[in-house]
Amino acid sequence: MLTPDQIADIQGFHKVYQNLFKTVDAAIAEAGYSLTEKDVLLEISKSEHCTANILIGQLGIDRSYMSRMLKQFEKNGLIWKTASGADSRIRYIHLTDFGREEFNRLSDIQNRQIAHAFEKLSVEDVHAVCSALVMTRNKLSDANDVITIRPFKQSDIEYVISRHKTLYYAERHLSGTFSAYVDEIVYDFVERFQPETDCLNILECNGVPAGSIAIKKAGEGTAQLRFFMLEPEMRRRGYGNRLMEMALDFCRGRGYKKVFLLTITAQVIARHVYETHGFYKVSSTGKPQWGEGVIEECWELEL
Amino acid sequence: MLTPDQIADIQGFHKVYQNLFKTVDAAIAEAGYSLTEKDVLLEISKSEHCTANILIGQLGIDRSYMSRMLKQFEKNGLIWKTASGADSRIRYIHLTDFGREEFNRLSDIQNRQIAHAFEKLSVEDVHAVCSALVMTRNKLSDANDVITIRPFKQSDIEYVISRHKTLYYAERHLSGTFSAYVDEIVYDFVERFQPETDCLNILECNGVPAGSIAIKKAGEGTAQLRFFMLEPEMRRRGYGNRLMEMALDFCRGRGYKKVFLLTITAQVIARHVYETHGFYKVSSTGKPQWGEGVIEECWELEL
DNA sequence: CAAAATAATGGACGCCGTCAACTATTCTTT
DNA sequence: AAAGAATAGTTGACGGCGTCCATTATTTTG
Repeated sequence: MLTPDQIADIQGFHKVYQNLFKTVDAAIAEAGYSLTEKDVLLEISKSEHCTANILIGQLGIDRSYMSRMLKQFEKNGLIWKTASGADSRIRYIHLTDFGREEFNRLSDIQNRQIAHAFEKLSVEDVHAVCSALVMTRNKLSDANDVITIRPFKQSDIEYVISRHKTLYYAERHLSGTFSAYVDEIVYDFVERFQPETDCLNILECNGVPAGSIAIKKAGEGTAQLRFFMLEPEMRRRGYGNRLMEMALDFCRGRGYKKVFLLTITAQVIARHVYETHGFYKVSSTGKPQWGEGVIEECWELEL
Repeated sequence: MLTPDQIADIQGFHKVYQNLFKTVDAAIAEAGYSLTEKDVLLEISKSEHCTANILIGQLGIDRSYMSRMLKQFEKNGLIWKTASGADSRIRYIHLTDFGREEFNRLSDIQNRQIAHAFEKLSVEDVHAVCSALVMTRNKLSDANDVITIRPFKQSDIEYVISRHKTLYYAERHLSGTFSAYVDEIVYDFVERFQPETDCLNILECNGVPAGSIAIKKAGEGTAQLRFFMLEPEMRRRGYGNRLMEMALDFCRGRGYKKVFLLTITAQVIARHVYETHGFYKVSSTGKPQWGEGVIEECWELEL
């Protein structure tokens, strides 16, 4: 239970924090967008297979409001919609070049406002404050987030593909070749999926997909670990290990003797999870077709 | 300058924090008030001499909006207005009993929502998070708040009286006798104010009064330090010492040889400031008329 | 195949908050 | 002391964010 002093602490923080973000909000409004619109643009930009309904679920916005907002976005040339082959009720939403431009402009404005509030702090103070905020976020999230790991559904495929591409691309600046490769291997995986030998698990945070891991039979007694991915905000909180444990348990239950995985050198956090579970690097190969200086590594684990 | 990682940290925090307070906001709305209305009620409750204009300044709300809101409050029996003797344009605003009841109800709702978000955290985690938030608040405030210390104006008198009462009363549960005493000594001080021997300085944070200190001649070569007060959110940040320094500089400049002050035992933070500047306790007297167990202390400093 | 669920749209509406115009009073200036 | 500027507060008009309800088209379910 919180003491009155602690509640006062929190409210004191709340007051100055709200004040800080009031200026951010004002700057966004100045640029011609509401806060909600900015959030919607952010969500659209994150996914290649975004629908109105997904946005409604993730942001908690009214259906009709969303419909009107997207209509407006389309009219203003920020987004365009494509039909889904499978379900003709659904229209996928994509940012146009102009939409991405506008979104970047809004991000810049926001970042500049935040930076302004921090500009008088020393480097050490900035570091201390950021650490404090991350710590707070993690503790609050760990206490309140509802986390589930479940087998994949058809609708997860697009999530896995699009987030895999986006995260790898954004974080490691991989080339377009890599993008096509991801499409190929994921669709291939799903097509040839065998429940007895393969698995693809999705980690959900508060009902929203936030990570994945897969196991695929690669030969007699040998499995390949694939599609290991965590949303940035879920990292360093133990969820990577939980996904990995479940995947390795699956391997042991199916009688695999060896698991290997392919990754690229730059993935520092994932590397730590691999090491924790006993994987060791067996080889590395240059992959210039995926980007300059990209090196693919092969890691193995004897079960 | 902030690094991209640090901006991501802040935005990550922002997202979960906003989500947390979204539920608080929803609960307040459920109770029939908007966030702005809640803030206005809070400000009214804090001061005994609150005016529409003060609220506008402190909360950054539009004049007309405020006018309508207060009209509604009055109609609903939350507040009542009294005329100012000095300026007939001004109407002082006070909470009615019902208004205070409603305000307490809203505070309870808010506190319960906050407590709910923290309830799954361990005692240590709660402590760590609160400390982190206070630290963040202080660093951001120290970097961005505009602090000024200036001689008092006529309009400060009501601030000094009302905050003195409220803070002492709220924090130490002093009796009504104390309240009458404060009225008396402040009005007496102002009436007999002599610029050559006395001073009353106001500390302003972002243009809003947030503390006070006074010096009054008590005898040949002897000054009494009075009305030393800091808003809770301004404490432990060095402003008490700055006020004290200015007051003691004034004393030295005016040729005083000795300064004394009267305080009550419970004032822990102020005591620390006194000690830092070389005051020492010379006597203590029980003051049962101000409340059970209240002990007044006399501290002195030779200049 | 009928009934229920889902994706998306459109109409009506309420409330928060802003802008501009106006009154009454007080302060400033010469 | 009178005119002009500034301040406290009120009122009308209005726009945009967001909600509620009804409706259509499509898919899933029993």
